[in-house]
Amino acid sequence: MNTLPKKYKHSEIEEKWKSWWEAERVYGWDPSRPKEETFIIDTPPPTVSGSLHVGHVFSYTHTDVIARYQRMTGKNIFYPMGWDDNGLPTERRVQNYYRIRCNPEVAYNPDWKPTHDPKQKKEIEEVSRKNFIEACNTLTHEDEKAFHALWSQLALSVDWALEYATIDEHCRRVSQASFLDLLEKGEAFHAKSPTMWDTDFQSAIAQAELEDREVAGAYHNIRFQVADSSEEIEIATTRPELLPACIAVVAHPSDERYQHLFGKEAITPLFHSRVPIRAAEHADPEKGTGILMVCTFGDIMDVEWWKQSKLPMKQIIGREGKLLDVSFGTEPFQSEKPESAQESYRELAGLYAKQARTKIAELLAAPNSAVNSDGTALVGEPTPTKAPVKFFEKGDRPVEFVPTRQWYVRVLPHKERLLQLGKEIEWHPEYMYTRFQHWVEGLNQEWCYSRQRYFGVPFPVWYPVQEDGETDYENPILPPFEDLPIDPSTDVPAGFREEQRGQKGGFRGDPDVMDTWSTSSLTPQIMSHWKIDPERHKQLFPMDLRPQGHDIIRTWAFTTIAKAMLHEGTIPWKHICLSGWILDPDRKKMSKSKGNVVTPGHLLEEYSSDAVRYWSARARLGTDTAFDDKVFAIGRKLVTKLFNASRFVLSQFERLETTAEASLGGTVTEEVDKAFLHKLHNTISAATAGFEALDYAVALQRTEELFWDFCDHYVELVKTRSYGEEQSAERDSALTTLAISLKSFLQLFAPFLPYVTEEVWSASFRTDPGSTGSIHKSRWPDAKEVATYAKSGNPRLFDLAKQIMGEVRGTKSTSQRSLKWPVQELQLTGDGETLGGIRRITGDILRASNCTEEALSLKENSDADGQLSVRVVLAEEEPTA
RNA sequence: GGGCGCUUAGCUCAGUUGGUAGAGCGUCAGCCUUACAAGCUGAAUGUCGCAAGUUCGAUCCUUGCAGCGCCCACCA
Repeated sequence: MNTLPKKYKHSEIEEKWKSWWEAERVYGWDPSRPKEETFIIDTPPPTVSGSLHVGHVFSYTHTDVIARYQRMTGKNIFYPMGWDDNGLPTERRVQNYYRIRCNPEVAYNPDWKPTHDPKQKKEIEEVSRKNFIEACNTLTHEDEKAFHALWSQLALSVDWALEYATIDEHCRRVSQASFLDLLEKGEAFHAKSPTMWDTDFQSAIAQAELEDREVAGAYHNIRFQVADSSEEIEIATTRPELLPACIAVVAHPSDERYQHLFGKEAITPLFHSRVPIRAAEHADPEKGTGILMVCTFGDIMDVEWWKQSKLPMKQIIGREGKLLDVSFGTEPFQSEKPESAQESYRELAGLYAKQARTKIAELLAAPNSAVNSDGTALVGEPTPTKAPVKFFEKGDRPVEFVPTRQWYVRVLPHKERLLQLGKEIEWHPEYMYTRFQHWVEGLNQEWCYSRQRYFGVPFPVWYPVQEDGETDYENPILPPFEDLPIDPSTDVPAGFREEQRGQKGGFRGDPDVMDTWSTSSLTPQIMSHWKIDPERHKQLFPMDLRPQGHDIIRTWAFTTIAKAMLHEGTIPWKHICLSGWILDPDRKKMSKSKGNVVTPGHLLEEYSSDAVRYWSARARLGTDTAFDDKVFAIGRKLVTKLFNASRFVLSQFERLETTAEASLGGTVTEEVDKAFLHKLHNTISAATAGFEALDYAVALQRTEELFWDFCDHYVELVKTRSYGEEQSAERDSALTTLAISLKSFLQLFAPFLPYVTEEVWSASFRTDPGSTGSIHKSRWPDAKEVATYAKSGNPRLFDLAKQIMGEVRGTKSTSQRSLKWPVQELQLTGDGETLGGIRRITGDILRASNCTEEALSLKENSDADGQLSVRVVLAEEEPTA
């Protein structure tokens, strides 16, 4: 048993216990214990290429606090850590960091090594896909080390033997197995159809990756001619550049203004295409002129309407977001005046959509641009407007709908079941379920599962190449499960040779990678070794707890629930808890792009890890928290106080050459002691109930409250008694209460303040039976056990003592006297019951007030109704030294 | 446009079967007290966002409104 140093130096102490915990494997998962005794956490794998900031510390601490509590209840904790390293954020970071680009056409160079020199702005280098992936691996490995160091410092009690990375071989295997399972079940399919497409990244994206942004645009009112008639219709659009892709004109079926036109045709200006005029439910008579053009494709409604209309598609926007070369007069670009149409289009071809918009506005504004050559096709000046436009959340230009071949996973047919399963999960806070519900109800597309990127999990699929050189998408070649993971761009399917790659009668690998959520959605299955180790899977799945941010309910929570449903028809975890965000002091969300990010390193150094954890744990689940230095200072103060109070308590035992542990078995005889232990019992019950409901914040609050009462009032009341030179029942009662209290407080604080509590524990209660010696493996305090000490205790007596002490101190303070100053007269007035209680605790009160027994008078007032009034008169004389 | 959440002391936040409004920080006034000056004691501070309703009684329940934040939605 070591003794505590005089001062608490957090950096030394953290260093000591951090390595001891790791060496002793205090947080190791024990695979031999059954599921019922295990608490299983689906840890969020942090995106390692993202910036490290206090938000990470915040939410991961919440999980750790819960894990530590569960561990102390005797549970076997399964608490892994993964790194989310695949996907676009990493690619982007690697491109900038090493100044490279992936070009799949370039050959692999085994001698190439990525270099980073921030001083030298070298030319952007094109490298092969394999080299690019190597560079991704190199950089993410560095990032992971930084995260690992932070997590250790923060004392996350993860089992580092359970570390994984979403791009590692095991994750690729599970990801690909998942895909093959979905394919077998008919839940995955591929289709060539208009897909939401980011023109910068040149990849398909999913509904979950969309965000709306307010963008300045302008309404252009354009005159169309009704075919075989002199009538004109005026159509408003913010995307005039899509005029050449116009396939129809529609108005609401009940719109009286256009009834007579349904069934007729309209002719577009500039391109002179005949397009049908039809009725469509989605046309809103209130908006614009009530009649609109359908183009392939302006928005999702265009896509929907096009699908059911069976009209031909006129694709003009290409993968790069530029207008393609098309020729008018040939299908589907039918035109009444092909030459004139082509002449107009020549001005637009090759331009980006936004440039084309400006250009076509000029063309439309030209004299004689109307179909009948009578004036301009553009009516008036374009009217500026601001409208929400869909963007890929990481992109810089609006998404376009581009027809491409993609893999999809079915979610739309399963909406009902998803909602049902969502309800089976306990959401903390509960109202977060509503967000999930709304997301599921609002789904309007299947999950687009493929991405045209490089650093990700490839599809485990090859296709036969037919004799005509075309790819046979309908008969994919699949690897057996045992071969996973595979990379179809380098691996060869059974029965083929590498030389047949891309050749007639040979094969071709699927070039795409999976959506990053395809892997992230499997974090429970990745850790349970689904399909690989059925025994282990049964032992770990479904899991107990998913912690995550509320901003990714529609992605991570949703896809994980969807996968558990599609694969095994079950929920993935029993509980999901959602942490809030960290806001900067101006209440803006902390994010890299806003430049208001605070990194955690200096906070840990300045205030200690325990203090930073304290700050995190004060915030309730789901609640956003403003970053506030002061709270760290409060945390540091609490740590110091806990340390000093512990030193005081332990010194009482050292003085008598005994130990706190030996005193636990003593007898509690004094009323003040019993009263305090009763309070302690209440606090333990409340903290336990809080933790059981995942409400760690209330556990901390209640513990902290009573701890300050302990220091300020209990210790001050019994100090003199515990200092007694002679052995006595009164003295031993105080010592036993101090021992029980210290032990309980250390344990109650242990989930929040793992370092300081371990330090004190090591000097006091380390031999607790059944523990490895770490407080974090000790048994959580048992409220019932504490209650046995305090059987007849009356907690009100403690409050009365507090009140009297407060009055005494108050009088001394306002008289500008020291707290040692003698009290000449102490008069207490109350009803019989109150005074009866006070009589049992006067000894401690008089000692702590420096008041003689003669100076005390008790006056009974039967009308006092439980109220106690206190009169204090101080001595004139200065206290003698 | 729809939904969810929030609004309590100067600041950050607690506050459930509806019953006299709480903590910490900050401010002010003091105090070396046999653990702690990185400490301790005390004091002051409120239209509980606004309005109506239910009730003997509303910070709490109901309705409406306002402000803030977030999520979602169909770009004419």
